[in-house]
Amino acid sequence: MDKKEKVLEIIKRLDKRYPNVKTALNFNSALDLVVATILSAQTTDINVNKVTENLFKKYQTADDYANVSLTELENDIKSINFYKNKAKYIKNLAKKLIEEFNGQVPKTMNELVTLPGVGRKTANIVLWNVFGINEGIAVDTHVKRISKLLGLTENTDPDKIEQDLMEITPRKYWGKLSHLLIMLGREICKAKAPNHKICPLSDICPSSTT
DNA sequence: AACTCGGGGCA
DNA sequence: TGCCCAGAGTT
Repeated sequence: MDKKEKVLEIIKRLDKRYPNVKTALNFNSALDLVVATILSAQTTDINVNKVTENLFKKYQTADDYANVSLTELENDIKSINFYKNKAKYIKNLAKKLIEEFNGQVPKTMNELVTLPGVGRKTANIVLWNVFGINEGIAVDTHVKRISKLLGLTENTDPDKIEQDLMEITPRKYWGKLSHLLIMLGREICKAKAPNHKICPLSDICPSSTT
């Protein structure tokens, strides 16, 4: 089974395990998801969803974020890690949306990654979950780890991993694949204790002994 | 390529 | 108490 066949088999099995997979971050708009994804860096989606439940009621437009003081925004996300950095990102991002994008979240990778705090991972999450666009593959720590375990890539640089995955995966599955791997990473293929016994991929996984 | 930001959850 | 966690920017 070459890598292209392997990816299709992985998608087929995980799709059955996680039907209609999508981000676990709660959002009502593109702006919500941009903010939620920035907040999610190096933390858990559970922590983020706790904060955004109230945050998204208070801040509904780019203007809402731009018009509040940095200290107040920091306070509103204080339970999140790196909250000072993230508050700065969000405020600068809101300004840029207003100045250059008419207050709206852009729909292309090239534009999204110019926003403060938004890298390819965040951009891919937003593009796929909000607009249904497959422009790349979101590579987070889960995707990074599992892609190597499965032998789909040998690289460690997220951008190279994304390139590798894009080459062996049909474009229509780009967004879905990353989310399937993220779900697998959260529930089964955990960083510390991968549970091979309940993993639907154990028989085709080089890292499983079973 | 390595370093920094960092509070909350859970064992 | 100690360790880990849906990244991105800077040096």
